[in-house]
Amino acid sequence: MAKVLFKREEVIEHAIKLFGQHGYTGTSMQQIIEVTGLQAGSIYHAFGNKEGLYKEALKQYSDKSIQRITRVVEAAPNVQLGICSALEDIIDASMAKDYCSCFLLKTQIELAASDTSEDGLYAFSLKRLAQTEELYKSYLQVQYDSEESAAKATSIMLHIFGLRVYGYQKKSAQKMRAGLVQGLPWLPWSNPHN
Amino acid sequence: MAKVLFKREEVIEHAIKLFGQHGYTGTSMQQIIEVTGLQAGSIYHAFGNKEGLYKEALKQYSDKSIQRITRVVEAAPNVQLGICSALEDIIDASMAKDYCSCFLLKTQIELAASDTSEDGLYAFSLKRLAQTEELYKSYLQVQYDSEESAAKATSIMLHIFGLRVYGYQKKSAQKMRAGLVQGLPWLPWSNPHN
DNA sequence: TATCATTTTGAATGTTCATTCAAAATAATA
DNA sequence: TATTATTTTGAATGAACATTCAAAATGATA
Repeated sequence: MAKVLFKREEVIEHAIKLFGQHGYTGTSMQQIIEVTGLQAGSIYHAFGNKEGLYKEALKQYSDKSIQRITRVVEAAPNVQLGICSALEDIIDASMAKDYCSCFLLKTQIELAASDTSEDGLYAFSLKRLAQTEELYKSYLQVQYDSEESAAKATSIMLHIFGLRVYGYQKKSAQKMRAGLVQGLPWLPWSNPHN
Repeated sequence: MAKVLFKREEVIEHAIKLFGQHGYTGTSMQQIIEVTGLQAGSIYHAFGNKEGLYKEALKQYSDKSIQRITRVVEAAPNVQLGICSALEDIIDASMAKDYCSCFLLKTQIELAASDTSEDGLYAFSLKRLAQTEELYKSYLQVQYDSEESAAKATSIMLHIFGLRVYGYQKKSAQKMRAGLVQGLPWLPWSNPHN
């Protein structure tokens, strides 16, 4: 049997970048073909169709995204400092020249009205974002009771979504940091003047 | 000269609904033609092209949006209670069956990577959202100094963006209320048990 | 080497897209 | 009523879209 000539993960990374920048309807399969160097037939053979490719992109993005939070929080001296690092990570990401928010958030917003399938792209994004909140809640339960952990996790998610949108404003990093200190005063923010 | 047969504002309202639900690339001019009942030529005569129609939709939406905040805040006994009402208004909106976040926010997210024009749709959305923050800051300056007003206004915007995204989760109204009480404890939230 | 399941090629398909424009209809004005 | 500026009609245009498929290439296995 013929060998697969391309690296699946690399093709998906290209798809994440394109879909993440221009959205589902805003990205054409022609663009995918151009940046990956593959032929139309190869992509359809490997991923079925546009939706199939998008879904794999979504999976790969969200897996890495959740892994990243886990890594950052668990590398920190304690949970609270870890959460601060994870949030500062989001601010740092917003300073990139080609910043494009969060792929899951963008998918949710773009496809909410059209993709009503129970295991479609919208439902998948919603689920993964809910899992992220669960992850934060589980970290918080080391220190707080269940109810307070839930409220604080929701508050963190509101701030994450807020940062993901607010980040489009240029030179907003300092404002966002001040906003986090205002809205999440129970976290151990380091003084930027030290 | 021939009389204009359609009501411009109503056509734009249809455009706001369609563009707001499915986005710029996700909405076709054919859909606009179907819901408005106009002919292709009439729409192009009146609005130039798709972008022109979208821009008028954005203008009309953002005008009403800022008017609404003004009305709600100024109808309240004081600024802080008014801001609470404006935020609860956003939670209420998220409970609608066909909830589709905020048209300005969606435009910003969809077009950030492709529309780099200085007076394009993306730049316009960004500007109007910045104006909203300025509006909140101006209300807060009745009570707080300039620096604190700015930080609190940013915190409010982070929460607004957060709510606009979080609202896609079904049955999230109570969680969002708890999140606001957590993140904006300096506002006079009413006890829901009274 | 011959067989065969698999992958790759890339032109072709049919649909949908935004947009145009000559012609017809309209109504204010002369 | 005749003129004229404006609006409406709706079929036509060409580009871009996602997707298909028969044929060719590939390489593991017999």
